Amino acid sequence: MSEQARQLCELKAEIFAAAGHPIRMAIIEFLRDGEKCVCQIAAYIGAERSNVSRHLAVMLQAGLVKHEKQGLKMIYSLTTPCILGFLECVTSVLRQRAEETRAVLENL
Amino acid sequence: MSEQARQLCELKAEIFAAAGHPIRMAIIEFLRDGEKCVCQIAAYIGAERSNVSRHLAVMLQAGLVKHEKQGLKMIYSLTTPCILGFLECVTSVLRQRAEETRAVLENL
DNA sequence: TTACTATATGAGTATATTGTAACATAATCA
DNA sequence: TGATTATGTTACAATATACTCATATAGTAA
Repeated sequence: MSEQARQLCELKAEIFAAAGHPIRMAIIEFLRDGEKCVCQIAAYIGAERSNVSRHLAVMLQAGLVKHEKQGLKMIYSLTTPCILGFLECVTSVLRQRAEETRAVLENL
Repeated sequence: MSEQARQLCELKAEIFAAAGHPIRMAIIEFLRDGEKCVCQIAAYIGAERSNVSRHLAVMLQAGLVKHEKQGLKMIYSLTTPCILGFLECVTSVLRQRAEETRAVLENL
C-alpha cells in the first residue's frame, strides 16, 4: 500500500467520520431543508449551542458544510448535494438489514 | 426532533463511523477488488491481524461487510455496492476542496 | 502433534465528547 | 453614547470511547 494511498484514505475517512456521529447526522438531515443558524440547529436537536458549534466545526473542517455570517447569526448549509446521495445509500443499507432481520425472525 | 428520528440518526451515524477510520477506509478500498481474507487485508495494510480483525468486527456490526468461513480463512466482502457510490462522492468532495485551496493559493 | 488463521481479552495510550463558564461580536435599547 | 441582550466560539476539566499492541484462546488442516 503506497504512502499516497494511505494519505488519501485518511482524508476520505475524515469525511466519513465527520458524518459518523448522531448529532452530526441529525445536523445533516436538518440542513436538507435549507440553511440554518446554530441556534436553530441546537433548538431542533436539543443540545447545547456550544456543543453544536463544535460539531459544526468538525463538519466544516471536513468540508461537509459551509458557513456565512449574517448579522448576529452564523448560517450553515450543506456544501455538496451528493452528501444526500450518501444518505439514500445508508438508508438502503438499513432497509436491507431490517429485511434480513425480519426474514430471520419469520423462520423461528 | 422525534425519538424515532433520533434513533435513525444513531443507526446512520454508526454506518458512517464504521467507514470513518483510515484503516477501515483502506479495507473498503481493498475489498473493491473482491473478497479477501483477514491475512491478505492485514498484509496489504501493514497492520496487526488482531487489529484488522477488530476493525472488521466494527464494519461487520455496522453492516458494511459480510464474512464467510472458508477452511482456515475468514473471507470478508462488501455488502452493498452503493458503498462504492459513497466513495465517488467523497472523492468529489476532496476534489472540490483541492480546487478551492488552489484558487486561494493563486490569489497570494 | 504442529503450523496456521482468526478472534477475544487486557492494558495502556490517545482521542472524542460534553457541560460549564469565559469571551467576542453584533444588534438593540435607554 | 453606554448598557444590555442575543449569538457563536473557545478554554478548561471530566468522562467516555476508540485504538493499538501483546498475548491468550480456539478452531482447522496437514
